[in-house]
Amino acid sequence: MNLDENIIADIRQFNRFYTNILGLLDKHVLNTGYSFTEARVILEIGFLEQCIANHLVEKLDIDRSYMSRIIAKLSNDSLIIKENSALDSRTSLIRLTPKGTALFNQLNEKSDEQIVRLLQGLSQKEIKDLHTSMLTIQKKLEKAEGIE
Amino acid sequence: MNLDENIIADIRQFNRFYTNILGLLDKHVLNTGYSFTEARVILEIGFLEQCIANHLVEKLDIDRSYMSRIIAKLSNDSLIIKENSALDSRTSLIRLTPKGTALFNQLNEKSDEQIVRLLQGLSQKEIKDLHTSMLTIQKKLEKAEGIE
DNA sequence: TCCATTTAGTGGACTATGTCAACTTTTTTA
DNA sequence: TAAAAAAGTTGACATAGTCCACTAAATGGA
Repeated sequence: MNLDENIIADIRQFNRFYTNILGLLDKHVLNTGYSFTEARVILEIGFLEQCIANHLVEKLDIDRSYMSRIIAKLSNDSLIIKENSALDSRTSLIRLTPKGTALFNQLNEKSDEQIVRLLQGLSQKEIKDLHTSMLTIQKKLEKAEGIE
Repeated sequence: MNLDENIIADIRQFNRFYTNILGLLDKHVLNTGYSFTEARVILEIGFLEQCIANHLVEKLDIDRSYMSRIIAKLSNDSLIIKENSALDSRTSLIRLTPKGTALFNQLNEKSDEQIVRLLQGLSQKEIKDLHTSMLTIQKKLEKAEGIE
C-alpha cells in the first residue's frame, strides 16, 4: 500500500489532538449529575426512541454487565422505562420517560452550545471547511472500519 | 453568528463517530501492560525527550496527583528516570530510560499498524482526502480552542 | 422434535481509573 | 521579606469498568 510515513504521523497527531478536543467537550457535559458514559447512553436511547440493551452494548461498545447497571440506574432514576418485548422475552424495550426526554433535550442543548463555543472566532468560510472535512473523514472511515 | 442547526448536528455526529474510532484504537494499544493514559504519558515524554511533570499535567489534562502516581509507577518500572532540575528544585526532569524508549518505540509501531489497518481498503486518493481533511480540522480548531 | 449452542441480560466480586483536600517545599511577586 | 502562587506528594475516596458465573429464552441443526 506504500503508506507515506508522514501521513501516518499526521493522522496520529490528529488523533491525539482530537482526543483532547473530545476530552474538553466531555468535561462540560457534566453538571447534569450523569457521567459521560451515562450521557452517551441517554443520547443514544433518545435518538433511537426505542431500543434494547444489546443494541446499546454494541453501538457504544460498553460491557454488557456495565450496561445492565447503567440501565438499572437510569430506570431507577425514572429517566427510562423498560417494557417487555413481545418478540423476544429475553429483552426489554427501552425508551425515555418525559423526565428522561427533558434530560435528553438538556444534554442536546448543552452539546450544541459547546459546539458554538468551539467554533467561535471562526468565519463562515472556516466553519464550512471544517464541516466539509468532517463529512469527508466520516464517509471514508465508515467504509473502512477495518480495525477489529 | 447564525450557525446552521444542521452543521451543529453534523459536527456532533462526527464527534460521536470519532469517539468510537478513537475508542477502538485505544483498545488495541493494550497488551503492553500499560493503560491508555499511561501510554499517552510515555508517548508524550518520548516525543519531548525531556520534560517536567507539570507539562504533562497541562498538555494531557490529567490531574496533578494522578500524574504524580503515574510517574511514580513508570519510574518504579524503570521506564523513566527523574533527575533534579538545577533551575527549579521543586521539579524533576523526566526522560525515558532505554527500557522506556523500547516501549515508546513499541507503542509507536503498534499505533502505526493500527492506522494502516484503519486505512486498509481505501485508495491513495481517499487517503489523501482524509489526510487533508484532518489537517484542515486541526488547523481551524487550534485557532479556536474556545472551550474553557 | 429435542437438544446443543448461542444470545440477552443480571449480579457478585473485583481492579483500574480518577478526584479532592491537605500538606511540603520552592519560587515568584507585590 | 512576607504573602501568594506553583510543583509535587500523599491519604482517603469515589467512579468507572472488567471478569466470571449464572439464568432464561431463542435458534439451528440432526
